[in-house]
Amino acid sequence: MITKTLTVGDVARLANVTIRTLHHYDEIGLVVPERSDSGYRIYGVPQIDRLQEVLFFRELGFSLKDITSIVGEPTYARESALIRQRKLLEAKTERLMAMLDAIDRAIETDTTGEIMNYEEKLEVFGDFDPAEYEDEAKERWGDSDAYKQSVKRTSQYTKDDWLRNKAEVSEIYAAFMNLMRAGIPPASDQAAEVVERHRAHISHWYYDCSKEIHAGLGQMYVADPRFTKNIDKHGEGLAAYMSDAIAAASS
Amino acid sequence: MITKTLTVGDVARLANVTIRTLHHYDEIGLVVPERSDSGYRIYGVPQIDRLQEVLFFRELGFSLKDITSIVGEPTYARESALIRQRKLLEAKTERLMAMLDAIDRAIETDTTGEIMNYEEKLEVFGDFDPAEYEDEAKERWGDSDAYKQSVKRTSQYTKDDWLRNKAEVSEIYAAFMNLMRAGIPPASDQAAEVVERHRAHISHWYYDCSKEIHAGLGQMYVADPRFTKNIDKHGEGLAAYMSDAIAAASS
DNA sequence: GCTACACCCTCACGTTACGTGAGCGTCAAG
DNA sequence: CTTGACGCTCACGTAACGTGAGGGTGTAGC
Repeated sequence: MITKTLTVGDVARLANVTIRTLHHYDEIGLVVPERSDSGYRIYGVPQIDRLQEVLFFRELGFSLKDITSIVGEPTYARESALIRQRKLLEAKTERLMAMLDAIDRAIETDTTGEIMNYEEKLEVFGDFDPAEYEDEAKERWGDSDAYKQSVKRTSQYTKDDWLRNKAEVSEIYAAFMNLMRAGIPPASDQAAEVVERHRAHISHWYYDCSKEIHAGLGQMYVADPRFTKNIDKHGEGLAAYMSDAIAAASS
Repeated sequence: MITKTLTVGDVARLANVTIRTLHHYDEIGLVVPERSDSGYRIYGVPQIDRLQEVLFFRELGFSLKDITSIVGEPTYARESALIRQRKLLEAKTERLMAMLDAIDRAIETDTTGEIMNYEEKLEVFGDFDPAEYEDEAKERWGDSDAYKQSVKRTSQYTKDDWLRNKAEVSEIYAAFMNLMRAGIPPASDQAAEVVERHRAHISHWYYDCSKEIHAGLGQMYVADPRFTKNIDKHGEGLAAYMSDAIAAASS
């Protein structure tokens, strides 16, 4: 019986890691290969399997220490680890998005020559804004008219503008919340009025928002967790209520 | 003239950092305070200002080394740094999202008792799938019917199912690409036929997808960069074409 | 058999942004 | 003058390797 044996270099190329990494995993006992007479590391099938599992969990962001206690464990133990890790990653993602948001604002103020101080930055920080994904969007649909318009307008706003903008949004959200708490259905005249204010707001600050585009936005409010989350910060269920109201108003 | 002077502890509490952090910034010359006769660190207004700026950039994920060369620089130099940093963060965010995706799959296979090996995981990995944001979505709109349906169905799929699913999607995307490359307009009968196949696919694998819901999805394909990106992986401009085709078919 | 040359080995220090004591001085209150 | 809170300076530890230094091993070609 011939067993496939590989040397460090082979494994490194196969698994797309450096030799040092394999040395390290050997050192900490994570993936310990056999040795040849001359002391060369020899990787057999079991070691390769183990390495692949290790790399899989590493890819998911687990620490090597955690991986040590995970690999070889039964399914149920791994599952809870996965779930914990997911929460962690979710938090990281959110943090990164907030950072992106903050950077956009910083860039914006730099270009408009305004200077926000630390508190002013915090003031606007953490709030939702379509400008959040500007650069990302620019690469993908940078030639859409609505998008161009939005960039052109937003690029000229001063800090005061943004604060006014924010105040307006807060007011609209508050209006929706009031209706919702009062038990007034989304498909009512009162809701329709706020819907219209919302659409006007977008048209004023970002781009011409037709009823059709508005309807599309409304769908995204519940379909895209990013939107849902940001809106629901202002009140539980707000995104769903707004979505319904916008849908009702446009039909 | 009385100048406000603060000691390390004061500053640490104010800025919400540890004393060690301030020591460190002093050591590397990032924020160097004055000293009292007895050697105590004394922070004046200029140092506090500088510290705030440092912390701001730290919040944005810059390394201390980079911050060293950024603080105190004129606006234009900072802007390019901000833009570079933004790209970096964007990449990180994408990576995290891919990790979330992979974790979801791993959890899924663990719970359904299937075991995917490394290659099988990679095989499905990196492809777009509505299940991507399941947990996230669960918290937000876990009681939507379409969502419940989707979870119920997807939770029972085996690895083979996912691969078939993936093959089907690839085929549909390829069909759209062919039409697009052939210069056939999105608002044509041929495109409409593929649109219908797409809708049927979603209805079959995830949830009952009405024409209305499908129209909403189509809008998201260009409105949400995450969707756009994932779809455009299969071909530049595919998302936009699909979006147009779906819009044309539903009007 | 000898020489390249590619490949392997083991130290062991460097990296980032601090955390965490150890051992010891300083200051204001009682 | 003690006491406790606070400050100081080393200096090693952390995570996951990167990066040489200095020195064996294996084999292909002459």
